[in-house]
This record gives sequence, structure tokens and C-alpha cells, in this order.
Amino acid sequence: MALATRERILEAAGGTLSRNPNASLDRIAVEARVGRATVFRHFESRAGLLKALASRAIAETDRATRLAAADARTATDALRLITRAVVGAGESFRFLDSAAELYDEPEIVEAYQRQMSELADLVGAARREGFIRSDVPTGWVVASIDGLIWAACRAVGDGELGVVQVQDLVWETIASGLSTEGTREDRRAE
Amino acid sequence: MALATRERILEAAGGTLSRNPNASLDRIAVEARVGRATVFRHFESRAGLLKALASRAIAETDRATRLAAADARTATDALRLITRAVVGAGESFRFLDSAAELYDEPEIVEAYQRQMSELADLVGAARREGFIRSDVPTGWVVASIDGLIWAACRAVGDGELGVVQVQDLVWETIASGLSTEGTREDRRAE
DNA sequence: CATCGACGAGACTATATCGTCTCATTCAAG
DNA sequence: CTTGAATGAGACGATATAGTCTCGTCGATG
Repeated sequence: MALATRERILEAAGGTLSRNPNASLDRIAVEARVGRATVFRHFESRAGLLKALASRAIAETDRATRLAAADARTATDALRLITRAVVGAGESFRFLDSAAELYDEPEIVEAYQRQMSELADLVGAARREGFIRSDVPTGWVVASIDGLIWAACRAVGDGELGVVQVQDLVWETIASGLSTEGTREDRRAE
Repeated sequence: MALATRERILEAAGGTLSRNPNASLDRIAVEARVGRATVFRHFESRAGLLKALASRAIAETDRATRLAAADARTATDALRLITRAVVGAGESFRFLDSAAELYDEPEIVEAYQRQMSELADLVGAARREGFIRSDVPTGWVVASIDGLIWAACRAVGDGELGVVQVQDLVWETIASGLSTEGTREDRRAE
């Protein structure tokens, strides 16, 4: 039962904290239908719980990324599959939005930076494949993908759009933007 | 001096809270080089300060929106100018990211929804002008513009990109996406 | 049945922060 | 110089929450 309880706490914490980043441990315990003392039996402290939650989200993202990369034959396709996967798993780490406490955890910060760096590498590879416009810096590509994934998770969380729908829309927006073809005249280059 | 002090507190609160959403009033007072008691002389409570800060951001956005709309001859152009303006003023309301307390303030929630609704109307008008792709729902257009603005403000805050640069990039991304023209074959429609 | 580990309930302490209050200081206007 | 408004410093109480601890219960296992 120990494992199931731990998992239930993590699940409840993720859900509760994504709705209210300042939720108390008591609130989380109630949400997990668990005594507050039990939370401390499974996690050293509030920070420990947060850290475990973040580690879980990072591991899940890594897993999704590896699976997606394995299926892809090009960097561009890997980027597409990874984007889809992360949007699909978005609920798992929406709580990270405002978990400022985690900036003090070196492991978490380092893992996050590693993932961002891997994403940047992938964008670089996709650029070499000719997929990414040459007049847009890689930093912005990474940032905007992040922003679109964030927007997608938010829209799903608000019940405004469906998961499958936004999975397509995010990639569509990255690839072609939101305007009709005619607006290509907006481009600065050439 | 009263006005200058109040303004200095608001400024410090905006800056401090955008870096740490849970910053204490003491911390904010120090940042504003003001006694903590003075904060309470100018604002009823912490919630009052937050509310004033949010009102200020909303008013600033309204102002920027009105100015932008006045200069524009088409809805599409208005959308472009407003996007630029909001990215430019981004620092003023980055703190809203994680101000969950504000969900309890009816005035603030209502004003936010009004702005989102106005944005949706503008997107609708731009769609009628033929700018917005017909196969993308308005809800996603609004959400992704929001997400790209968020990403832009974050990138600027992290010092990764410049304000002027992201102002162009956000619109560029909305209009044409991040890929080269060749990827148009990705489109599902037609 | 007996045992043991996980759990729920709740008392208890420590701490951080909010919000109030007082008093001394500063500074500008008259 | 006198006065009054704005402020800084800090004491004080109230409250919320983190973290510790104890005790009784339940259920699985032998």
C-alpha cells in the first residue's frame, strides 16, 4: 500500500498546486484523502515533496522525449513528436509554473537547463534540415515553443480546448503560424 | 512626496513579486527603500496592494490598446500594434503570472475577462479581413498570442533577448510561424 | 489468534508574516 | 522658530502553516 499512497499524494499535490500554488500541506493531504502526518511519512518536508514532484515531471518528460526521438527519422519529426508528447503530459508539470521554491534545488535547476539545452540542440538540428527559418534566433524558437506548450496546457486545463486538438494546433502554429498564406508578404528576409 | 512613495512601492512590488510571487511585505518594503509601516499607510492590506498593482497593469494595457487601435486602419494592424505594445509593457504585469489571490477579486477577474474578450473580438475581425486561417479556432488564436507574449516577456526578463527584438519576433511567429515556406506541405487543410 | 507495519487523528511547538500601534525624526511651509 | 504631515523603527498580538510526536485502529501475514 505504501507505493499507492505515495503516488496518491504526488498526484493530489500536482493537481492541487497547479490550481493554487500556495496550497497548504493540509489541503493537499485532504485532496489525497490521506492524513497530514502520512505526507511527512513519505516526504521529508514540503520542499522534499515539491522536489519529488519536479523530479517526477522531469523524468516523465525525459521518457516521452526519448520515446519520441526513437520513433523519428529526422530532427524535425522528433521536434514534432516531442512537442506532442509534452503537451499530452502537460498536466503532470503545470504546477511548475509558479514553484519559485524549486530555484533553490540545484538538481532540479540543472535538469531543467539540460532539457532546455537538449531542446535547443534539436532546434539546431531541425534548422540544419532546413525546417527552421534562418532569420529567427534559436533562443526565440525554444522560448516560443515553450510558450505555446504553456498556452496549450492552460487552454486544456480551463476546459476551453481538447488535448488532441491542441496537440495539432501547437505544431501547426509553430510550423505555419496563424495567418493565411497571403501574409507571407510580411516577412522581412528576402 | 506621498505620490512618489506610493509609486515607488508599486514599482518595487511589481519587480519583487515577478521574481518571487511569495515575497513578503517586508521584502517589498526593503526593495522600495520604505518602512514596512508605510506600505500599510498607502494600502489597506497585502490584498489591497496586489489589487492596486493589478488595476494598474490592466489600466496600462487598456491605454496601450486604445492608442494602438487608434493608429490602426485594419483589425489586423490593430492586433499587430497591440501585441507589440503589450510585449513592450510586459514588465508591468509579469507578476500576474502567479497571483492566484487575485482570483478572489471580482473587479480584477472581470477586467481580465473583458480584455480577453476584446482580444477575441479583434481576432474575429482580423479573421473577417482574411488574416486568420479559417481552420484555427479563435480560442486557440487568443491562447497562443497570450503564450507567445508570455514567452517574450520571460525571454526579456531572463536577459536572453531584447525587447525590440521580441516585439518583432512575436508578430512574425503569429503571422508566419517558425518554419521555412517549404513546410507549407504540412498543412492539413486542402 | 498474535504481530507488525501503515495509517488517521490530533496535540504540540516553532516560525513567518500580517496587520496595528506608538513614538521619535525629518522636512517643508508658514 | 513653530507646526504638521509623512515617514522609519520597531514592539505587539493574531493567525496560518510547517514539522514532530503520541496513541489508537486497521488489515495483512504468519
